[in-house]
Amino acid sequence: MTEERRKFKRETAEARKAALIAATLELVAENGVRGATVRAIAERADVTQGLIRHYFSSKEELISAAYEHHMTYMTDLTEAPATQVTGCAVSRLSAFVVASLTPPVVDPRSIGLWASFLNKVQQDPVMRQIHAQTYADFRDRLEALIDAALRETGRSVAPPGLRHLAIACNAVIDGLWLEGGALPDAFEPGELPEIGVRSVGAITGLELKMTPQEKADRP
Amino acid sequence: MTEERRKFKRETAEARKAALIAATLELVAENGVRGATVRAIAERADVTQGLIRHYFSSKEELISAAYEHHMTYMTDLTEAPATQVTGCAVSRLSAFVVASLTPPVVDPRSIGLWASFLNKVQQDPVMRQIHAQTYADFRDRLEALIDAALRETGRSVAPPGLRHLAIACNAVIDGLWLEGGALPDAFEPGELPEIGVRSVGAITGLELKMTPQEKADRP
DNA sequence: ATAGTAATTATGCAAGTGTATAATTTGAAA
DNA sequence: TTTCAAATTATACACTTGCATAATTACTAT
Repeated sequence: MTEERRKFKRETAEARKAALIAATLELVAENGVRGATVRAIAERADVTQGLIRHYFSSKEELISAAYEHHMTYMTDLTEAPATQVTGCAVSRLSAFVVASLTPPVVDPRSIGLWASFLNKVQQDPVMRQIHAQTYADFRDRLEALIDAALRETGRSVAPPGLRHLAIACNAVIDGLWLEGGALPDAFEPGELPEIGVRSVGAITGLELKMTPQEKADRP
Repeated sequence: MTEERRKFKRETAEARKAALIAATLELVAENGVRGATVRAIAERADVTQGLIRHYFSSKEELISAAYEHHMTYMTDLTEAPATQVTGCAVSRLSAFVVASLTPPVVDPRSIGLWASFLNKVQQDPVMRQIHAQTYADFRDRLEALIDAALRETGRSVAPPGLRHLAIACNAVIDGLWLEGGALPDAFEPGELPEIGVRSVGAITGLELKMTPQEKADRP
């Protein structure tokens, strides 16, 4: 019997790129950037390896595209919930913290991706730029929320102090995010957001509370 | 002219293993676990690749040994300063926080190593065990220091609350450690320990201060 | 239906990978 | 000085890697 040539279906460039990026992110999270080989990516995207070259001029380019995609995805994930809250600034801040410490943001896969990309970030200037930008955006949003919440309660802080508050709150969130993702079994469900809200409250001197809705979402 | 065989000098097993582990850690920090190839490690240790097989039965074993070595090194680094402080419990806690947020603990290379090993930690049970143990040790020491400081100031907290305090403080430290290592230029020298001490103080309700000595150490 | 073009597959290659094994050299003991 | 086991180097091999290029196929326009 003769080896038959593989059947295939044509897809739009967008769909194929998206599929390749998704497969790339899965493998990077599992095995690191070097472990995400061209052949493995192609197999997971159900495609032969030659096609990758057709859409991305090199593996490097595919990795960069995947990284950028993931970063904007994470940004969107933490941005949306806080803007949907219509109430006071204090509860918007609280919602932001909770969203940042709840799946799918807190997730072993996300931490794996973060870790795998770090080497590239440390060495490639372009990647470092993306990383620094994303970090700054996140912290700026946090700082704005803290500022608004403080004003709302009649208090105010000078800019340098505000920056330190934002750095500190950002650090708690990052730290909890990290630990929650790296050691998923070390915490009860809902424990992380609760600790996060309480800590941000203590650092800023604000009386933060999780809404009943937020508590209910994590049984 | 004939290619001469390379000259060499015999070393003790300990010295050679140490050199190989050091070379391995350097390369893992730079290029990740997969990037630390047997040949590259041998070259950096100024040895030919066959020798690695002579001391470690596989690359896997060398990687594990390097990981364990690094983890105990980090533990020692954070453990020493707090025990040397003779004063009150509050200042021991403060010293612990400062040591954890100061070079060489805060260092791009350390963060690089942490990130590079994370994949292995997530997949290999043995590595995960080492990681969980190190994390638990660190947090337990932090918890003990917080407990002692609280008692000293006449306050006390029930165990569940104490655990949450330790998790939260640990998170700030981890977060600041991470950010300081990943974005070395984003912070002034001495800014990180200062924010750390202040945040841990706010979370625990303790009046922590950096000693003049500690401030002087980071100009 | 037909032709044509872009999407996709198939194949090949040089360099790099971990590991196994054979060949030498070193340093100390006799 | 000679001997000899252990330390070290050298070589080989099978397999994987990213990339290049040729061969086919599926869909669109005519």
